[in-house]
Amino acid sequence: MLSKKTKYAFHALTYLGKHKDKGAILIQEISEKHGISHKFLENILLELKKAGFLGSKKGKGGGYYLIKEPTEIPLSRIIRLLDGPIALLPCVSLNYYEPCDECENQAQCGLNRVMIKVRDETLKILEMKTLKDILENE
Amino acid sequence: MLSKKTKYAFHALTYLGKHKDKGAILIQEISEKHGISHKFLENILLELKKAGFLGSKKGKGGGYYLIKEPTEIPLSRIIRLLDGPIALLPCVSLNYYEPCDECENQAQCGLNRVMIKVRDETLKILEMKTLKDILENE
DNA sequence: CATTAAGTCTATAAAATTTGTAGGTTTTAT
DNA sequence: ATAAAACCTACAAATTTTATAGACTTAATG
Repeated sequence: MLSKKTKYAFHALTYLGKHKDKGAILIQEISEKHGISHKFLENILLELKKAGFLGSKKGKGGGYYLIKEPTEIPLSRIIRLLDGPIALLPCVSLNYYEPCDECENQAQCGLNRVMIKVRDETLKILEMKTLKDILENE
Repeated sequence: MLSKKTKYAFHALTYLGKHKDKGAILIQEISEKHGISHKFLENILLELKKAGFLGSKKGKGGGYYLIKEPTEIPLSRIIRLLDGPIALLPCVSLNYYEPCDECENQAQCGLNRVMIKVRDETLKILEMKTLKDILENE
């Protein structure tokens, strides 16, 4: 399941995408519209900024805005940023790989192969679908 | 990510599948071979029993054993039993459906449709693959 | 029929993770 | 100079996951 953090991130991105023409948008505006705690959202937007999706302007009249085209923001990147691995097992994760501590031998772990399949099919979708698709569906 | 509970369940099922001919097998034997806390595994095996995958025998000489064919134990059922929903959003879960509290309107939630796709592709694999496939891979 | 070895059950504790908060700092428009 | 906004770090609260405790039931066996 996606964490609240990730869901909030999508809400914020969607909101910013919808109001792209309006320049910098206040954290407060987003947090109020979506019933998200201001401070919590602050952290999330900051992460999205550091990851290169958002720009910001400080001081009076400041706020956040998209600096990437919605088509250039695949869902997979947002999920990975806020939630971590997409794979169901660490030993199968592309971005957060770790050997499973339970299995002594990964090559002959029965789950491994199946979970690679699941990962690949999931990524096919989450890497192809972008913020643009979400915006269009709304 | 799958929880430890689910991973332990798969290890136990695999072990029981491998030693199907040996009759009832002690919790302790499984917990030792896989480095799982005895008591923790106990709870897991009990759940698997209540769900109809395992049988057990009490008292001296007792233990657990598979009562379903490995081909009749899809991975999806084990994951759902121990971990809960497979879907990435509650509003898209087949077995644990709940409306998302963040979205007022699910029909026009942009994520909804994508996550239905992810769910379906994931389930295609996890419902088709069974304990048998895991046993064969080991 | 007493003993011992096993699973059953319920409750609780510990650890880890996620979610949320506090409060000061920096930047900028006016 | 002031006020409004993002930035940053640390911490606190809540929730979930993982693990433990201990009493109860059942069955085999000498």
